[in-house]
Amino acid sequence: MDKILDIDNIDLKIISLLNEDAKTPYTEIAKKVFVSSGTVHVRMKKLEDMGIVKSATLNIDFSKLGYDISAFLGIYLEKSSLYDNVIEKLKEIPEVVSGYYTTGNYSIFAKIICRDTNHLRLVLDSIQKVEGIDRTETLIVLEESINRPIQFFDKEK
Amino acid sequence: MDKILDIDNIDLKIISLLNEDAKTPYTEIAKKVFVSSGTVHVRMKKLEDMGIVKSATLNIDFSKLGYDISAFLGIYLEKSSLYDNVIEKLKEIPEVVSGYYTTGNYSIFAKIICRDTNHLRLVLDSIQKVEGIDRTETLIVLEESINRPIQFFDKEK
DNA sequence: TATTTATTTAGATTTAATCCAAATAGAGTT
DNA sequence: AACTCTATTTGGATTAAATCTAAATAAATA
Repeated sequence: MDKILDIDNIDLKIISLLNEDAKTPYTEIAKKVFVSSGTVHVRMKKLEDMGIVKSATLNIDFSKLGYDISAFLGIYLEKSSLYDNVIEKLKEIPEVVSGYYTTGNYSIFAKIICRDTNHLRLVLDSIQKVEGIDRTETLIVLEESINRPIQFFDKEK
Repeated sequence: MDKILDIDNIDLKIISLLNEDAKTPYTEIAKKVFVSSGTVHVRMKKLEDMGIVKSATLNIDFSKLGYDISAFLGIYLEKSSLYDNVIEKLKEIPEVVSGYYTTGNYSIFAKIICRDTNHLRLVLDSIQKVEGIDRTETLIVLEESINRPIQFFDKEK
Protein backbone atom coordinates (compact mmCIF):
# COMPACT_ATOMS: atom_id res chain seq x y z
CA MET A 1 0.00 0.00 0.00
CA ASP A 2 1.38 3.35 -1.01
CA LYS A 3 2.08 6.07 1.51
CA ILE A 4 0.33 8.56 -0.72
CA LEU A 5 -2.95 6.89 0.11
CA ASP A 6 -2.54 7.94 3.74
CA ILE A 7 -2.94 11.53 2.62
CA ASP A 8 -6.46 12.80 2.03
CA ASN A 9 -7.93 16.07 0.89
CA ILE A 10 -8.05 17.41 4.43
CA ASP A 11 -4.28 16.99 4.66
CA LEU A 12 -3.78 18.66 1.29
CA LYS A 13 -6.02 21.58 2.21
CA ILE A 14 -4.17 22.07 5.46
CA ILE A 15 -0.84 22.00 3.63
CA SER A 16 -2.10 24.39 0.98
CA LEU A 17 -3.38 26.91 3.50
CA LEU A 18 -0.29 26.74 5.68
CA ASN A 19 1.92 26.94 2.64
CA GLU A 20 0.43 30.33 1.85
CA ASP A 21 1.11 31.51 5.37
CA ALA A 22 2.78 29.08 7.72
CA LYS A 23 1.96 31.27 10.70
CA THR A 24 -1.80 30.96 10.31
CA PRO A 25 -3.19 29.67 13.63
CA TYR A 26 -4.47 26.11 13.54
CA THR A 27 -7.80 27.41 14.86
CA GLU A 28 -8.21 29.43 11.69
CA ILE A 29 -7.13 26.56 9.45
CA ALA A 30 -9.63 24.37 11.31
CA LYS A 31 -12.51 26.70 10.44
CA LYS A 32 -11.62 26.76 6.76
CA VAL A 33 -11.25 22.99 6.53
CA PHE A 34 -14.35 22.32 8.70
CA VAL A 35 -12.66 20.20 11.33
CA SER A 36 -11.62 20.90 14.91
CA SER A 37 -8.29 22.50 15.70
CA GLY A 38 -7.30 19.28 17.44
CA THR A 39 -7.63 17.47 14.13
CA VAL A 40 -5.41 20.02 12.43
CA HIS A 41 -2.82 19.28 15.11
CA VAL A 42 -3.11 15.54 14.67
CA ARG A 43 -2.85 15.84 10.89
CA MET A 44 0.13 18.16 11.00
CA LYS A 45 1.84 15.87 13.51
CA LYS A 46 1.27 12.98 11.11
CA LEU A 47 2.60 14.98 8.15
CA GLU A 48 5.69 15.98 10.12
CA ASP A 49 6.27 12.43 11.33
CA MET A 50 5.98 11.17 7.76
CA GLY A 51 8.57 13.73 6.70
CA ILE A 52 6.18 15.38 4.28
CA VAL A 53 6.24 18.71 6.08
CA LYS A 54 9.86 19.25 6.99
CA SER A 55 9.96 22.76 8.41
CA ALA A 56 8.71 26.27 7.90
CA THR A 57 10.88 29.00 6.44
CA LEU A 58 10.56 32.72 5.95
CA ASN A 59 9.98 34.23 2.58
CA ILE A 60 12.61 36.96 2.53
CA ASP A 61 13.13 39.77 0.04
CA PHE A 62 16.88 39.42 -0.21
CA SER A 63 17.31 42.43 -2.43
CA LYS A 64 16.03 44.61 0.41
CA LEU A 65 18.70 43.07 2.60
CA GLY A 66 21.38 44.09 0.16
CA TYR A 67 21.54 40.79 -1.71
CA ASP A 68 20.74 42.13 -5.11
CA ILE A 69 22.05 39.45 -7.43
CA SER A 70 21.05 35.85 -7.74
CA ALA A 71 22.26 33.57 -10.46
CA PHE A 72 21.90 30.05 -11.72
CA LEU A 73 25.09 28.21 -12.52
CA GLY A 74 25.47 25.41 -15.02
CA ILE A 75 28.55 23.56 -13.83
CA TYR A 76 30.61 21.25 -16.04
CA LEU A 77 32.74 18.69 -14.23
CA GLU A 78 35.98 17.15 -15.45
CA LYS A 79 34.51 13.73 -14.64
CA SER A 80 30.91 13.18 -13.63
CA SER A 81 32.08 10.76 -10.95
CA LEU A 82 33.31 13.81 -9.03
CA TYR A 83 29.73 14.90 -8.33
CA ASP A 84 29.63 14.06 -4.62
CA ASN A 85 33.02 15.60 -3.91
CA VAL A 86 32.15 18.83 -5.68
CA ILE A 87 28.76 19.06 -3.94
CA GLU A 88 30.54 18.81 -0.58
CA LYS A 89 32.85 21.64 -1.59
CA LEU A 90 29.91 23.75 -2.76
CA LYS A 91 28.21 23.25 0.59
CA GLU A 92 31.14 25.07 2.17
CA ILE A 93 30.39 28.16 0.11
CA PRO A 94 27.58 29.97 1.99
CA GLU A 95 26.34 31.83 -1.07
CA VAL A 96 25.32 28.53 -2.71
CA VAL A 97 21.68 27.99 -1.80
CA SER A 98 20.85 25.04 -4.02
CA GLY A 99 22.55 22.33 -6.02
CA TYR A 100 21.00 19.74 -8.30
CA TYR A 101 21.98 16.72 -10.33
CA THR A 102 20.10 17.18 -13.59
CA THR A 103 19.77 15.72 -17.03
CA GLY A 104 21.09 17.86 -19.85
CA ASN A 105 24.45 19.42 -20.52
CA TYR A 106 25.38 20.45 -17.03
CA SER A 107 26.76 18.07 -14.45
CA ILE A 108 25.56 20.23 -11.58
CA PHE A 109 23.00 22.96 -11.62
CA ALA A 110 23.26 25.42 -8.75
CA LYS A 111 21.88 28.71 -7.49
CA ILE A 112 23.81 31.41 -5.68
CA ILE A 113 22.78 34.66 -3.99
CA CYS A 114 25.18 37.60 -3.81
CA ARG A 115 25.18 41.20 -2.65
CA ASP A 116 26.51 42.88 -5.78
CA THR A 117 28.56 42.27 -8.90
CA ASN A 118 31.82 42.36 -6.97
CA HIS A 119 30.56 39.80 -4.50
CA LEU A 120 29.34 37.70 -7.43
CA ARG A 121 32.80 37.82 -8.95
CA LEU A 122 34.37 36.62 -5.71
CA VAL A 123 31.89 33.79 -5.37
CA LEU A 124 32.31 32.71 -9.00
CA ASP A 125 36.07 32.75 -8.46
CA SER A 126 35.84 30.50 -5.44
CA ILE A 127 33.54 28.13 -7.32
CA GLN A 128 35.89 28.00 -10.32
CA LYS A 129 38.67 27.02 -7.92
CA VAL A 130 36.80 23.96 -6.66
CA GLU A 131 38.71 20.86 -7.68
CA GLY A 132 36.93 18.85 -10.35
CA ILE A 133 35.02 21.77 -11.86
CA ASP A 134 35.88 22.28 -15.50
CA ARG A 135 33.89 25.41 -16.33
CA THR A 136 30.64 27.14 -15.46
CA GLU A 137 27.90 29.00 -17.26
CA THR A 138 26.22 31.83 -15.38
CA LEU A 139 22.57 32.81 -15.78
CA ILE A 140 22.09 36.02 -13.85
CA VAL A 141 18.54 36.57 -12.64
CA LEU A 142 17.32 39.96 -13.79
CA GLU A 143 13.72 39.49 -12.75
CA GLU A 144 11.79 36.98 -10.70
CA SER A 145 8.36 36.92 -12.31
CA ILE A 146 6.92 33.78 -10.76
CA ASN A 147 7.71 32.28 -7.35
CA ARG A 148 4.96 30.31 -5.70
CA PRO A 149 4.14 26.96 -4.13
CA ILE A 150 2.43 24.12 -5.96
CA GLN A 151 -1.31 24.56 -6.19
CA PHE A 152 -2.98 21.29 -5.34
CA PHE A 153 -6.54 22.35 -5.99
CA ASP A 154 -6.26 24.23 -9.25
CA LYS A 155 -6.90 22.97 -12.73
CA GLU A 156 -4.23 20.32 -12.83
CA LYS A 157 -3.82 17.80 -15.59
CA MET B 1 20.34 57.07 3.69
CA ASP B 2 20.09 53.48 2.62
CA LYS B 3 17.40 51.20 3.93
CA ILE B 4 19.99 48.53 4.60
CA LEU B 5 21.37 50.66 7.39
CA ASP B 6 18.08 50.28 9.27
CA ILE B 7 18.88 46.60 9.64
CA ASP B 8 21.27 45.59 12.38
CA ASN B 9 22.71 42.31 13.55
CA ILE B 10 19.79 41.70 15.90
CA ASP B 11 17.45 41.79 12.90
CA LEU B 12 19.70 39.46 10.94
CA LYS B 13 19.98 37.01 13.81
CA ILE B 14 16.22 36.97 14.23
CA ILE B 15 15.76 36.38 10.50
CA SER B 16 18.39 33.64 10.49
CA LEU B 17 16.86 31.79 13.40
CA LEU B 18 13.31 32.07 12.10
CA ASN B 19 14.46 31.08 8.65
CA GLU B 20 15.63 27.77 10.07
CA ASP B 21 12.27 27.23 11.71
CA ALA B 22 9.64 29.88 11.21
CA LYS B 23 7.51 28.39 13.96
CA THR B 24 10.05 28.98 16.71
CA PRO B 25 8.32 31.01 19.45
CA TYR B 26 9.48 34.60 19.74
CA THR B 27 10.20 33.91 23.41
CA GLU B 28 12.81 31.38 22.38
CA ILE B 29 14.28 33.65 19.70
CA ALA B 30 14.45 36.38 22.33
CA LYS B 31 16.60 34.24 24.63
CA LYS B 32 19.03 33.38 21.86
CA VAL B 33 19.40 36.97 20.72
CA PHE B 34 19.51 38.36 24.29
CA VAL B 35 16.61 40.78 23.99
CA SER B 36 13.04 40.66 25.29
CA SER B 37 10.31 38.95 23.34
CA GLY B 38 8.65 42.32 22.92
CA THR B 39 11.69 43.46 20.99
CA VAL B 40 11.52 40.43 18.73
CA HIS B 41 7.93 41.42 17.99
CA VAL B 42 8.83 45.02 17.29
CA ARG B 43 11.69 43.97 15.03
CA MET B 44 9.62 41.45 13.11
CA LYS B 45 6.84 44.01 12.70
CA LYS B 46 9.41 46.42 11.27
CA LEU B 47 10.82 43.78 8.93
CA GLU B 48 7.34 42.89 7.74
CA ASP B 49 6.37 46.54 7.27
CA MET B 50 9.55 47.10 5.27
CA GLY B 51 8.62 44.15 3.07
CA ILE B 52 11.82 42.30 3.96
CA VAL B 53 9.98 39.38 5.55
CA LYS B 54 7.09 38.66 3.25
CA SER B 55 5.55 35.50 4.63
CA ALA B 56 6.36 32.07 5.95
CA THR B 57 6.00 28.92 3.90
CA LEU B 58 6.23 25.23 4.59
CA ASN B 59 9.14 23.17 3.44
CA ILE B 60 7.39 20.25 1.83
CA ASP B 61 8.80 16.98 0.52
CA PHE B 62 6.84 16.89 -2.70
CA SER B 63 8.08 13.48 -3.73
CA LYS B 64 6.35 12.02 -0.67
CA LEU B 65 3.16 13.67 -1.89
CA GLY B 66 3.47 11.95 -5.22
CA TYR B 67 5.18 14.81 -7.02
CA ASP B 68 8.26 12.93 -8.03
CA ILE B 69 9.62 14.97 -10.90
CA SER B 70 10.80 18.54 -10.95
CA ALA B 71 12.49 20.14 -13.89
CA PHE B 72 14.06 23.38 -14.96
CA LEU B 73 13.03 24.72 -18.33
CA GLY B 74 15.07 26.94 -20.56
CA ILE B 75 12.52 28.67 -22.72
CA TYR B 76 13.32 30.31 -26.05
CA LEU B 77 10.85 32.95 -27.23
CA GLU B 78 10.09 33.92 -30.81
CA LYS B 79 10.64 37.55 -29.82
CA SER B 80 11.98 38.63 -26.43
CA SER B 81 9.36 41.37 -26.35
CA LEU B 82 6.80 38.64 -25.70
CA TYR B 83 8.23 38.05 -22.20
CA ASP B 84 5.37 39.59 -20.20
CA ASN B 85 2.67 37.87 -22.24
CA VAL B 86 4.29 34.47 -21.94
CA ILE B 87 4.85 34.90 -18.19
CA GLU B 88 1.13 35.61 -17.78
CA LYS B 89 0.31 32.42 -19.67
CA LEU B 90 2.77 30.43 -17.59
CA LYS B 91 1.11 31.73 -14.42
CA GLU B 92 -2.04 29.95 -15.53
CA ILE B 93 -0.24 26.61 -15.50
CA PRO B 94 -0.29 25.48 -11.87
CA GLU B 95 2.72 23.20 -12.22
CA VAL B 96 4.94 26.21 -12.95
CA VAL B 97 6.39 27.26 -9.61
CA SER B 98 8.96 29.81 -10.74
CA GLY B 99 9.83 31.93 -13.73
CA TYR B 100 12.83 34.19 -14.25
CA TYR B 101 14.18 36.64 -16.73
CA THR B 102 17.85 35.78 -16.98
CA THR B 103 20.97 36.59 -18.92
CA GLY B 104 22.26 33.83 -21.16
CA ASN B 105 20.69 31.86 -23.94
CA TYR B 106 17.24 31.41 -22.54
CA SER B 107 14.57 34.10 -22.65
CA ILE B 108 12.76 32.62 -19.66
CA PHE B 109 14.03 30.21 -17.11
CA ALA B 110 11.31 28.31 -15.25
CA LYS B 111 10.80 25.47 -12.83
CA ILE B 112 7.95 22.98 -12.85
CA ILE B 113 6.88 20.24 -10.46
CA CYS B 114 5.05 17.15 -11.74
CA ARG B 115 3.78 13.85 -10.40
CA ASP B 116 5.37 11.49 -12.92
CA THR B 117 6.73 11.30 -16.43
CA ASN B 118 3.28 11.25 -17.97
CA HIS B 119 2.25 14.35 -16.04
CA LEU B 120 5.54 15.97 -17.10
CA ARG B 121 4.73 15.23 -20.72
CA LEU B 122 1.31 16.85 -20.41
CA VAL B 123 2.76 19.93 -18.75
CA LEU B 124 5.53 20.27 -21.32
CA ASP B 125 2.90 19.96 -24.04
CA SER B 126 0.81 22.74 -22.59
CA ILE B 127 3.90 24.94 -22.23
CA GLN B 128 4.96 24.28 -25.82
CA LYS B 129 1.52 25.40 -26.91
CA VAL B 130 1.88 28.82 -25.28
CA GLU B 131 1.88 31.47 -27.97
CA GLY B 132 5.27 33.10 -28.38
CA ILE B 133 7.30 30.16 -27.17
CA ASP B 134 9.71 28.91 -29.80
CA ARG B 135 11.22 25.89 -28.09
CA THR B 136 12.28 24.66 -24.64
CA GLU B 137 15.15 22.77 -23.10
CA THR B 138 14.33 20.53 -20.17
CA LEU B 139 16.68 19.84 -17.28
CA ILE B 140 15.09 17.11 -15.19
CA VAL B 141 16.13 17.15 -11.54
CA LEU B 142 17.44 13.72 -10.57
CA GLU B 143 18.74 14.75 -7.18
CA GLU B 144 18.47 17.77 -4.94
CA SER B 145 21.78 17.84 -3.10
CA ILE B 146 21.67 21.36 -1.65
CA ASN B 147 18.61 23.38 -0.66
CA ARG B 148 19.06 25.89 2.12
CA PRO B 149 18.61 29.54 3.05
CA ILE B 150 21.36 32.15 2.87
CA GLN B 151 23.68 32.03 5.83
CA PHE B 152 24.30 35.56 7.05
CA PHE B 153 26.80 34.73 9.75
CA ASP B 154 29.07 32.26 8.06
CA LYS B 155 32.37 32.85 6.36
CA GLU B 156 31.17 35.18 3.66
CA LYS B 157 33.38 37.12 1.32
C1' DT C 1 -24.19 -7.33 15.16
C1' DA C 2 -20.45 -7.13 18.33
C1' DT C 3 -15.80 -5.92 19.00
C1' DT C 4 -11.67 -3.84 18.13
C1' DT C 5 -9.09 0.04 16.35
C1' DA C 6 -8.45 4.51 14.73
C1' DT C 7 -9.94 9.24 14.43
C1' DT C 8 -12.14 13.26 15.92
C1' DT C 9 -13.72 16.25 19.24
C1' DA C 10 -14.38 19.41 23.12
C1' DG C 11 -12.78 21.13 27.08
C1' DA C 12 -8.69 21.92 30.52
C1' DT C 13 -4.06 23.40 30.89
C1' DT C 14 0.08 25.27 29.36
C1' DT C 15 2.35 28.34 26.55
C1' DA C 16 2.94 32.09 23.44
C1' DA C 17 1.34 36.35 21.02
C1' DT C 18 -0.06 40.81 21.48
C1' DC C 19 -0.65 45.20 23.54
C1' DC C 20 0.73 49.11 26.31
C1' DA C 21 2.60 52.23 29.63
C1' DA C 22 6.86 53.03 31.93
C1' DA C 23 11.82 52.90 31.74
C1' DT C 24 15.85 53.31 29.26
C1' DA C 25 18.92 54.69 25.80
C1' DG C 26 20.32 57.72 22.09
C1' DA C 27 20.68 62.01 19.32
C1' DG C 28 20.84 66.70 19.02
C1' DT C 29 21.15 71.38 21.23
C1' DT C 30 22.70 74.98 24.03
C1' DA D 1 27.85 68.45 30.74
C1' DA D 2 23.03 69.11 31.41
C1' DC D 3 18.77 69.31 29.10
C1' DT D 4 15.28 68.08 25.77
C1' DC D 5 13.19 65.40 22.48
C1' DT D 6 12.69 61.01 20.15
C1' DA D 7 13.09 56.26 19.51
C1' DT D 8 13.66 51.80 21.41
C1' DT D 9 13.31 48.37 24.78
C1' DT D 10 11.25 46.24 28.51
C1' DG D 11 8.16 43.73 31.70
C1' DG D 12 3.76 42.87 32.94
C1' DA D 13 -1.22 42.40 31.84
C1' DT D 14 -4.42 40.62 28.57
C1' DT D 15 -5.85 37.93 24.84
C1' DA D 16 -5.28 34.10 21.90
C1' DA D 17 -3.37 29.87 20.46
C1' DA D 18 -0.94 25.47 21.14
C1' DT D 19 -0.94 21.31 23.37
C1' DC D 20 -2.72 17.53 25.91
C1' DT D 21 -6.18 14.20 27.38
C1' DA D 22 -10.14 11.59 28.04
C1' DA D 23 -14.47 10.77 26.04
C1' DA D 24 -17.22 10.30 21.86
C1' DT D 25 -17.63 9.04 17.36
C1' DA D 26 -16.66 6.62 13.29
C1' DA D 27 -14.57 2.96 10.68
C1' DA D 28 -12.89 -1.65 10.10
C1' DT D 29 -12.94 -6.45 11.16
C1' DA D 30 -14.60 -10.69 12.56
